[in-house]
Amino acid sequence: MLDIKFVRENIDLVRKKMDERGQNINLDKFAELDRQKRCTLQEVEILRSERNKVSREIGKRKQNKEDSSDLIAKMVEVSGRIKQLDETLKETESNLQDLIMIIPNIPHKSVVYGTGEEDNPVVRTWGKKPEFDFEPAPHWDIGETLNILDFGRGAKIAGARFTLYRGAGARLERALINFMLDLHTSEHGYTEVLTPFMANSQSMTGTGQLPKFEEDLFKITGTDYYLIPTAEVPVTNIHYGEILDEKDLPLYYVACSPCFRAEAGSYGKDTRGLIRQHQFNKVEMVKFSRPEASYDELEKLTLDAEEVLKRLNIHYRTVNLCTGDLGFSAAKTYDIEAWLPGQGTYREISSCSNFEDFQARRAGIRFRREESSKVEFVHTLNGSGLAIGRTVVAILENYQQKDGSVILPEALIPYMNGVDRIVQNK
RNA sequence: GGAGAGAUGGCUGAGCGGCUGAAAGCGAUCGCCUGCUAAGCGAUUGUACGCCCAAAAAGGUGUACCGGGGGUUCGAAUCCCCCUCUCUCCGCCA
Repeated sequence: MLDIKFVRENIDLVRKKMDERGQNINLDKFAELDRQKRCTLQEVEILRSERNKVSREIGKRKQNKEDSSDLIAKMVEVSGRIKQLDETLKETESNLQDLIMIIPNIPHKSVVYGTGEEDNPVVRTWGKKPEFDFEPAPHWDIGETLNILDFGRGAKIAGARFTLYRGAGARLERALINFMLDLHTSEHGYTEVLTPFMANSQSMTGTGQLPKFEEDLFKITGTDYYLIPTAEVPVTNIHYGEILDEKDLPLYYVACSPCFRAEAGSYGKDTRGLIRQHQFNKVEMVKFSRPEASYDELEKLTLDAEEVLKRLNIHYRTVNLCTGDLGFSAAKTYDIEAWLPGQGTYREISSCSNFEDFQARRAGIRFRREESSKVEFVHTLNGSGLAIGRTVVAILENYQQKDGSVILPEALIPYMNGVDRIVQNK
């Protein structure tokens, strides 16, 4: 969430930024609730102060065996009034909270104005499109022909948007996970963590999934648990409510987890293949940084993610999400889009974001400066490194051969037990 | 699932319903002392929000916070109820 004080003092700027995002936020209501809250707060605090003072006096009198029934009678009244005001205050605060929690982050100044993904400027591209002397197939055809992806059986077991991987397909998924985790831990300095795959509502609120996006989540009935939509949730909340030492920053974590997404409102979109699933694996990198370093960290994080595609020799481009395409909690996001020849398009395979202090404020993640001893919110960042299912898609489509087989990128062969090509194997 | 014990500041750990934001110790910071280190002495040592002052910082002042929520009371860390988590024993279990 945004700093309430900041919103109060920069309400016109915030309004402008929300417009750029295409968000309609009732900031007049915010101003009114905020004013109301502080007004009531002052009133109730004056009464409390009086009560504290008089109560002490009553205590003294009692010690001296003096009568204090007059004071007590007066305080009964004051306490009643306090209780009344407390209720008003709670109501106002809760309304204010509801509002501030659904205000998205303010885009960074390097984020350009735009209304949708077609406005995202391309920052760089790497590699080039592979050439084929045949019509490249989409991965769902390749996967089914090779008998490594079974969409029908996935649907039978669970439903639409679930897939059964088989044989070399399952092995490829596992190889990619290990390859990526090894790269990030041994070469990029991340600490590997394995988290719970469910998280409570507090954690979901901390990273921004709740309260606004509950319909995108799977909730476990009868509990406060949600299936995580990304490892960002458990990993960022590792430090929920903590005050970190400046000397420990930046912290780098990497985790692989399944991700569960309800995909509400995406009916009819990407219905074929692995692109949009209710469950997929993803290697996620998360950083906790000093504020002044977070944008350098974002650049490094993005390059860490890009390195995976370089090693796999897959052509990609990196785009800087415009104001209209930016996610709720992010101040700036780079999407990495891999080239998918079977579909003749670039598709997002990683999303790397700086949330600045937006999540840290919600989750109470702060740090203490060495010299000043002041506590400040950290900046949190995260990025996919990469989405595993979509990487499988990229490999199948980019490395497909005329005979229907798929050769494997060199970097993966050690992780595939020496296998360098996937051939049909019924 | 059954029985019991517990949750207090950076940590350890006290705390008869009023003078406790919280003893004591440790740690940390600053100062003194010392050729250096250690020891010793002194001081300081939470967070959030509001208000005052102010360009800002600093400062002043008030309120809240002793796992979370509710209640009793003029007054709650302290009494009562509910919840969460941790630990011990029993049962079950990958």
